[in-house]
Amino acid sequence: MENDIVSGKKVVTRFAPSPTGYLHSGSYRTGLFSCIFALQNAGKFILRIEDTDKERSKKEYEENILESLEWLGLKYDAFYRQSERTEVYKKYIHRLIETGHAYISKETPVTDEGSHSKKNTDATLRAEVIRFRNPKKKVVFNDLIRGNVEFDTTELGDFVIAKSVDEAIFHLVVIVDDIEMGITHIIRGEDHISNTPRQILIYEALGITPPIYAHIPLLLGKDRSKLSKRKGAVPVTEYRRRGFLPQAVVNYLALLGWHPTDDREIFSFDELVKNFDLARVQKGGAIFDEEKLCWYNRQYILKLTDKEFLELASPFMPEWLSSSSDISKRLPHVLKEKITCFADISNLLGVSGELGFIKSLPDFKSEMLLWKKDPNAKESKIHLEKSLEIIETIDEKTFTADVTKVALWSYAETAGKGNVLWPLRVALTGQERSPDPFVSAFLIGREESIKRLKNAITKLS
RNA sequence: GGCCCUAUCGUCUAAUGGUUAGGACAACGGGUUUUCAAUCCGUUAACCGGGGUUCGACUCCCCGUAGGGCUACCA
Repeated sequence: MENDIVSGKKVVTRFAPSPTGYLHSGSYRTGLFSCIFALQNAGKFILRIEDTDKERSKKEYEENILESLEWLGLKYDAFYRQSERTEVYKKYIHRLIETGHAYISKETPVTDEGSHSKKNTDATLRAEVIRFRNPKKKVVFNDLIRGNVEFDTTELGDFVIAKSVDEAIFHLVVIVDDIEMGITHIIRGEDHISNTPRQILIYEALGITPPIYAHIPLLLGKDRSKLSKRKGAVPVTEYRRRGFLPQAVVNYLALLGWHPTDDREIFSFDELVKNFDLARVQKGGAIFDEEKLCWYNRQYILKLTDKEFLELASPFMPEWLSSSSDISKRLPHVLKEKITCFADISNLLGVSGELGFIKSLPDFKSEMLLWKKDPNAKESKIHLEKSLEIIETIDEKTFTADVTKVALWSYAETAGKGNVLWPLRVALTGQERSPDPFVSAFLIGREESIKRLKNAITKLS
């Protein structure tokens, strides 16, 4: 790679997904590495939609790819769609036929060992195709991540490169595009490693030096098999829907398979561009671990200011914004520590959620008001009455969690924190799990707090 | 089956011939706390096996084993 940079040849990388399914993390990460590499070398990054398979390609999937890249901040310098480039491929098909490197074949390919007997009988029934005349030799290429990889292409036989003189397939179109687009570094998934020798063969037939290859290890599912669209890998956009932060997803994925020289784990996109090193990319596949993704997301959520948080969270709590904007301003602080992703908010604020008490007080039994199931209901009642008395002295305008805490604290300390604060919590929230009573009171407001306290006192009478 | 790739805690990984094999997630325990969470501190946990090479191997070589990928007129 250094030679190219030294010789002044501009680095050009590409991401070439096929729109045959939603974009998943594994594909995205390959694109991410590709893009970062281009950025590091002041090069160009190209997005190429490989939609030559008309049967399986769908517009919906292409749109999903575009949405994913935009959400996760991958910017490309050029965009191509293979379905719009058939004329270019035709030129190459003809060129290969004219130079004797490819031929029109109606028959089964000539293989040294007639190993594919079943397929052969099928093939004879099919229409004519274009086959590459395989020189059957050893091919060696130097992979940036794996070093020298050697293949014997003999057993590949005369493989198909086009369905007809008009319709090229994968092995050819990839090469044609990579040549035409001036790709210098092909950074792609390891699943393509065994496609590489036959592609190199075509480069040689064309008299063109192949680009530099870097085969990224695969992202694996829990069962250790490759993440694939067919097996229902989670689309990247699903994480958007669930309210993950793009920077968390990017950060996590970049560190799956790559690691800096030190123990640092948090990287922004720009910092990745500064620190990433293709040569340090892992050789083995990595299991996608959603728990660690969640941890990353929490790290980034905790960094958000209340304002930023509210902005990002608002799509997940629309009804709270329209009704009382006051409450929505009080919520961020509480929500931030409780959620992993924004989608958790609706559960938290829902009727049976931890913050469900804000909208309406759940029905609860009077025994719940007693701290540590203390049978002495009288005391709890006295504490509640005293708490009510104190809260009533606080002015509406200064009714915040801090002020309430200060007002109640000394009493709580002398009477026993549990004795005072537990009944207060339950009275205000009707729940055993909730934010602390001061925050809870703040969330529902002075008036409602007083109302609920009175209600609880009646319950104990 | 054939070809190719890979191999350190459960997971992601550090280590490039000499370390008490380090970090993070998870798990577990504890501090803090009125509950839960958050946070802080700590604990458990790994070099796939066998041969070499070497004064010395997680590190280099070979052989196994295991996992994965490819094996289409898909990409």
